[in-house]
Amino acid sequence: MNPPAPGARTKPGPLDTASVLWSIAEVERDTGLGKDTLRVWERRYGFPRPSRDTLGERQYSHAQLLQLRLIKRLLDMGHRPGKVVGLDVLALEQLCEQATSLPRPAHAQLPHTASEIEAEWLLWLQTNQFDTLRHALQQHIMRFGLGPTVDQLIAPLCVAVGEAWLRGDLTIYQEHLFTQTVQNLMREAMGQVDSSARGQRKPPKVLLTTTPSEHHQLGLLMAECFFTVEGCDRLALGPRTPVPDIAQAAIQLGVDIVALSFSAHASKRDVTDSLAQLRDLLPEPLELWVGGAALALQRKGLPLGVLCIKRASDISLQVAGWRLRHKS
Amino acid sequence: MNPPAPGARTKPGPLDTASVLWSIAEVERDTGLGKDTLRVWERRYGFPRPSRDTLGERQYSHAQLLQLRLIKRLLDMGHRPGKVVGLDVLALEQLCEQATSLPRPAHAQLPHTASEIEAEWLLWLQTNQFDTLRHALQQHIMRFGLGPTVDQLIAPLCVAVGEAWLRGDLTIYQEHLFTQTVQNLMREAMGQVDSSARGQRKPPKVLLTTTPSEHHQLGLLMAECFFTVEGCDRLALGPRTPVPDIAQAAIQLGVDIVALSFSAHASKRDVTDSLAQLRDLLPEPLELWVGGAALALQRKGLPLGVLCIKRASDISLQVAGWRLRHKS
DNA sequence: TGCAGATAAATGTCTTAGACAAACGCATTC
DNA sequence: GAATGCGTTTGTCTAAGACATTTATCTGCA
Repeated sequence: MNPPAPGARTKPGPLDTASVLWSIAEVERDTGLGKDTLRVWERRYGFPRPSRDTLGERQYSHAQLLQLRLIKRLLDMGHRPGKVVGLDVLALEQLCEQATSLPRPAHAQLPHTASEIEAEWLLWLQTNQFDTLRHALQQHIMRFGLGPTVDQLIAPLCVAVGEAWLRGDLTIYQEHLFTQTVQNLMREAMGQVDSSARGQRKPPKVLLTTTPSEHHQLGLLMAECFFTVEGCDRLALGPRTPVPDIAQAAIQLGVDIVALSFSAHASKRDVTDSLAQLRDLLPEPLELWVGGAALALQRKGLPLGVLCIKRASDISLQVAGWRLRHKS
Repeated sequence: MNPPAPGARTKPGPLDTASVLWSIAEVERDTGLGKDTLRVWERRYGFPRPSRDTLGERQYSHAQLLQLRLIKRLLDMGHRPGKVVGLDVLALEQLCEQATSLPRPAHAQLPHTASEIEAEWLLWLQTNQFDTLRHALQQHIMRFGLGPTVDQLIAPLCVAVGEAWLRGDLTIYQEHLFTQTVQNLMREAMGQVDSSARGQRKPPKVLLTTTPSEHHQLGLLMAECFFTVEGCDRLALGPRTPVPDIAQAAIQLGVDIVALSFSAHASKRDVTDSLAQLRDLLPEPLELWVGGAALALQRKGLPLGVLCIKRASDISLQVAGWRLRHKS
């Protein structure tokens, strides 16, 4: 009765993944592309053109699924459907590599170069040495601090993990375990900062959450880390709060700043609509800060009165600025 | 491009929630009822019959949304659509109260009766005293232990919070903050148990996760608490792992038990299909334990080789049983 | 009375094709 | 450069119909 739910029916004995056929509902869950979109692509671009079962229902092959994942990634990077849906796998992979190899922020202060780090840390993930990863991250926090670790190590590591998953170098469960490990670590570190401050927190009071379509909370936690090291009073709602309820919470809880996070999977429409609606519902002096990998944030067209945080570490600067404006 | 994304378009100035109109995509997100289902109900049962905008697209009223929430809750409790979709709000509310007032597990060992507790703790939530809640829960853990606290306090509190939200006594953001507070608390408590055990963990090695359609991880965390107090070696994947990847993880990580959790919102089809497929993919000696509020678990029809945990505290007993079977 | 099996009703999801608003790219103009 | 206009692209909603699967009810038999 819920949205999806097929499953074992089409897969009587799925011994190897390559021969498995996928229903349209499963493809929607895996790729994030809607059923309507998949059908209309088939009609317009001729891809994906799945085989049909005895009922006439679509059966997507594993190769088609992989290709759709590639396409979704390219779409998240800003490509237009008409330009990439018709291409073959080779061209798609070239486009992907071409894009991922270019933009890499400089990490001057780090002990290693970014690529060296990533290779080493990714190896721990591939060999399931999560305790090793955990200890190394803890040590890094002790040595360089929570803020720099999040900014220069955890954030690029998350990007590297996403790329490794796309390449097939990491399995999904390894990506899940990585996420859980990093999340627990950040929560733990924030707890220590809080207890060392004896629970005393200064303004601004910040509300952190995501919109209902945004499942990812890693970016949100990274942002919360920076608010934490600045000693801010925080209220983390977790992910997926409806927009009117965000506004209600902000007003009733008396916060100074609402902080939202959008991952690269967020659709532009969702981002701009949510921000416009929320900015409209919030009283004037209440600030709305937003960050994340979503493409829509990098372009102009954001509503007035929304502060776009390009990089998580900028939060510290912005908090300082807020305090300057509000010292009285 | 993602599944949903309307939003501000239909709501130019949504100052009070009662006059807001909702698109079909928003109703799907809020209630969990699929677009197709909503349309077919309208065709078959005559409800909900939303108004239309200039395009002819459905605009659901706030009253219809509330009624759909009630219906969804009744469906999760086992009622059939044909019996409840046609009813009016009054009859639905009577059915709801009638069902929620009856079954309440006994809490003989508790200092207060269940209802007293809930009234007191819910009041803290309603007045946004989350620090008070946090401290009280911490003290309860100190006094009675993590296991009894989860079993006799946190679990019934979660149920009470869900009912209070349905009645309108709690807002969504208060429910989110409650969830976050309890989650952080349980994680923290597990961390303390681990560190007091000097990181040494005994068999069985347990993998914890949910299927992709299951977003709720509170039940999973409660289960993890019981595995923790038993000193088990745990691997928490977090929520929403695809079934084949759960099997892959279980095999490659060499776990003894896979533990799944299904909330009341899980569809029966999803539960049985996932369990059948997973049991098929897992080697024989690897055990599959499953628990949660999902109705499908209470009926027969579960695949062979799946252990259904009726109550979270039973985990301790089952772990003891496993160790008896595997002492060598 | 209780349990197994057949029949009938109920129910969610997939199918088809068409329509249209919002967003986007691009050329033109100030 | 920045802003305006226009054609194209693109996702989502609409409709009714079909059908597999599940649930409920009835029947027969022990």
